[in-house]
Amino acid sequence: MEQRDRPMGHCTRANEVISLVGDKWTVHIVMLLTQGKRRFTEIERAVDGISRKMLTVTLRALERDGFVERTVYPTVPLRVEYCLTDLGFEMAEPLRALGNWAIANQERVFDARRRFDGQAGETMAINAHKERR
Amino acid sequence: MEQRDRPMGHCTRANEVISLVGDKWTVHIVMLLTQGKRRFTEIERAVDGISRKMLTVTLRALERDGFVERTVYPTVPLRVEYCLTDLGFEMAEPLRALGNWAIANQERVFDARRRFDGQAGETMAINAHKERR
DNA sequence: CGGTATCCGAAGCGATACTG
DNA sequence: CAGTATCGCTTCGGATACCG
Repeated sequence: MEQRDRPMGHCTRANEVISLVGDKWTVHIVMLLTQGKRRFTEIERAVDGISRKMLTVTLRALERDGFVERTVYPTVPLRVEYCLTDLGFEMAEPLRALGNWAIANQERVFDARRRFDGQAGETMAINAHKERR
Repeated sequence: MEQRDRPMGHCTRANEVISLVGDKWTVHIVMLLTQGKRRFTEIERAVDGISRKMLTVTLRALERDGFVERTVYPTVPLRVEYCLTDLGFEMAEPLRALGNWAIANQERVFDARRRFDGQAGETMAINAHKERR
């Protein structure tokens, strides 16, 4: 809507793509599909905790952006397979790099988090709205 | 709250970190801070469209996770500077890689998106009745 | 200058029920 | 099997007003 033609326009675009992978399930699904094609129910079972609705929504978003290809086999019963496109595999690389970094450094992050939360209740009263997990 | 000890625990953790960078403003701010420390208002002006509230919230989250360090100079008027920590700079690398990929390939993504949206009502029998406006 | 507090609409997401 | 439709709760995020 309010797109000024600033030199950062491409950053806004980039952020859109990154926002996609920032949601709750996309990374899980993309990483699963790097291992090969999967059927709807296979993904549902592999990605623990995902609801049918969110699986559909997430897969549609990935399909729309060209990361995932959906193939329907009109057998009985129905059979639908999802696999990464070339674009999907390419994006999976930097995504995996970020994921690996996150896995490798989670302790440092959670240490910092505990430290921050620990001294938060003493001097200031800013928390109470950030206690999520 | 309900963290099951599944073998995918580390994926869940990784996803938490990735979720942080997936929000609307984090990437912009982190990338800005890779260029050096910035004052609150400097960030506000550099990251176009961000509200005061979201700037505060995002910076707090980054500080909590140990990516950003906040330094207060009790001068008059007040002066607060934000800079990346070592952890922040380390994370910025894979993050930049993902961002660069997104910038380099945005056209492919938006092409796919237009293609998907274009044929949404034509060939597929899935919708057929949902195109009501 | 650098925040915090509150209100509120929008979006995310799960639960449930129904369909081809 | 592989979805779609609807509901309702929760979180996100902008607008506004106030504070040390």
